[in-house]
Amino acid sequence: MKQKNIIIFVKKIFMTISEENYLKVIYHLSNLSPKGVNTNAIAGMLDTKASSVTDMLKKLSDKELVDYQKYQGVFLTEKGKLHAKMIVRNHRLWEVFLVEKLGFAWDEVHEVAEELEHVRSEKLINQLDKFLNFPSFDPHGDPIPNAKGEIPTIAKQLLSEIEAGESITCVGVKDTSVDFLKYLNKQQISLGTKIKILEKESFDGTIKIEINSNVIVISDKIANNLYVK
Amino acid sequence: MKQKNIIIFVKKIFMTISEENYLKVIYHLSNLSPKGVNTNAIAGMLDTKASSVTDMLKKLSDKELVDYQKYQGVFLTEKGKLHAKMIVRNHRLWEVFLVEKLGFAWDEVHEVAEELEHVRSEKLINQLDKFLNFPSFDPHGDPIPNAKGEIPTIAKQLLSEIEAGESITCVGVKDTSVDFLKYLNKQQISLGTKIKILEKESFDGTIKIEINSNVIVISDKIANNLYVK
DNA sequence: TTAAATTTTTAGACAAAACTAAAAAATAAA
DNA sequence: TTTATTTTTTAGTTTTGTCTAAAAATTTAA
Ligand SMILES: [Mn+2]
Ligand SMILES: [Mn+2]
Ligand SMILES: [Mn+2]
Ligand SMILES: [Mn+2]
Repeated sequence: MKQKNIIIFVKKIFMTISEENYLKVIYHLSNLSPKGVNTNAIAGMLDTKASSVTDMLKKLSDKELVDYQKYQGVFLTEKGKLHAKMIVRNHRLWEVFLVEKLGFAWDEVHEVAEELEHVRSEKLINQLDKFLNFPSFDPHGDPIPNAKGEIPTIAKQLLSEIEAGESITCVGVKDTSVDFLKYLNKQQISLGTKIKILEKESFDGTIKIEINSNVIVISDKIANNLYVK
Repeated sequence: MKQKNIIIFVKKIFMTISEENYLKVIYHLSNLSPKGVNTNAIAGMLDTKASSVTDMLKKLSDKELVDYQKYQGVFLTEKGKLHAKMIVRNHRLWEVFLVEKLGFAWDEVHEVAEELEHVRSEKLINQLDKFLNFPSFDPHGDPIPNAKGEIPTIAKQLLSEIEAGESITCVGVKDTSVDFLKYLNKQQISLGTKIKILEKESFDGTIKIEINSNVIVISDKIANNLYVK
């Protein structure tokens, strides 16, 4: 029996920048809380009020981008998830462009990428992807969804989970704030930096490490925000 | 007597995308009608209504970006002119990027550049400028203002003004519409193309020209929209 | 299991940017 | 110089996305 071709027509929905930002935040939060994303959590991330979030959730629900029932938290639909992943794709590809081609530091790109991610052109983003040689990870080590929405994976652990004596490589940051990235700059830690764990202090969680033959001590806060392999 | 240094503090004004689009249109129109830009002309360019334009002119006037007195047409202030030139700079640099780096055709770039031009980052645009080797002209032959707002000039004439027998080079288009650019593609005319004027028909203004050893006839409409040198 | 605290939603208002319809001013024609 | 036409402005709405304040539902604590 012959397999029939299935053609899915995905109607191009027009989305405002605000709608896209909500969708992206819901996407990021739903990875952390898989039993529905709270109104307040969204409000916190977008620096807005819970009442504004409720309004927007109704709008996104009308467009079938989210499953929303009041007081029950919100979920992305497949359509919503794909759209969110495309915004993340845009964001991270632009971050790569800014670092690799325009000489930005990894702590300078996020804000600009927040604007560039909303430029609507499939050709633009796919050609940019090609121009950058189809990168798999952005300047902070986060995976870049491909044109189909598939997300590359990498085995990684937090530095805090590694035993003393091991030698590992920095492959990403969990906290991508400017302050944390600038701290890492000061300590000469960047993606690809080789780190040797010398000693773990169980009392307060500080860790003594060696980087480029320098020995430094980092706090548990740092160790809980650095991904290594 | 010693020259004193004059420091001008230009307060960074926040502008919406809509305000920037109005400013850009007023800038382009004021080059054509130096005795004040009409409300209707602006409305036509932005595909909106005259009443909306009046509203916006008041807003731009409050921000001191335009000189506006009702019924008298509108002028850009120095501040408004500089801001408009920066938007044009953004637009044209992005067009160069799309053609030179991402392989877009010259008839595909305008729409995308209309969005990219509004991304707010001085560093972004200046680094892009550098990355592109400080180009002076965009893919349609239009001049790109530098970071100070200075605009390169080039001696150019319309093809219609050239006498029979002359050999010239295409350096720009007056009409930048997709339809016109696609017509030029079909006739194998692009920036840098060498053209020899064989014969001018005074009755209807058609011109017989030679391009890459092909002889074709073009209408006066075409000849009035091609810049040559 | 009732009371208190927290979270979420509703109701009503506001600013930005657009629109329609009508009034006012400027220009062109008779 | 009147009258007619065109241009521009005003007045009053609409939509989007936000807000505050108050009500309703849910969760936590007693
Ligand atoms: Mn980012
Ligand atoms: Mn990133
Ligand atoms: Mn253009
Ligand atoms: Mn152009």
